[in-house]
Amino acid sequence: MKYWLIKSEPDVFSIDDLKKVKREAWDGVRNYQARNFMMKEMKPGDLALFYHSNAKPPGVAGIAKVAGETYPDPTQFDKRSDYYDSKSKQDNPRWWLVDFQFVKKFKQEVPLDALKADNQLSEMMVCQKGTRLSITPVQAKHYERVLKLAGEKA
DNA sequence: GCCAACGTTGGC
DNA sequence: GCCAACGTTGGC
Repeated sequence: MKYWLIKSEPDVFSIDDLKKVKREAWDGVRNYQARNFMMKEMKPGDLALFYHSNAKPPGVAGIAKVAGETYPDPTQFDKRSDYYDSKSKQDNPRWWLVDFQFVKKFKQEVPLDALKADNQLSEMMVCQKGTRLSITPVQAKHYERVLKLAGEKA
């Protein structure tokens, strides 16, 4: 089993929204690296830290779980969607996604500051300067450390 | 295939 | 609102 960190802007879709809807298609990812993680490496049951970007403060807000297999992102074929991609073919879709399922919301969010300040997490990708990738792999030891900082049991 | 211009992300 | 980082696009 692998661990991940997924970013979302809470103004658009927050951990509370995920809690409400229980399960959500992670659509709109238009970055090849992030797509490749979903397409080739994520497996149902993998756990992800749910990170609030562009928030005050930004930080990890809870946990989500990969809820199913990879499938083509339907928004790429929807002309009215912001994520429409005219170059993607029905018989050879360019963009793929997975669904995420709500697992838990931290009682106490772990702000980016705290991640950066923790010497055990200095190698975590989200702590590195200039990491804009919306989906990143997370090492098990880092995942467990973040849970600990949140005051949660692993 | 190079690279300048441009767009987006996301912390601050 | 600013701007650094960096991915993408398109002219050549």
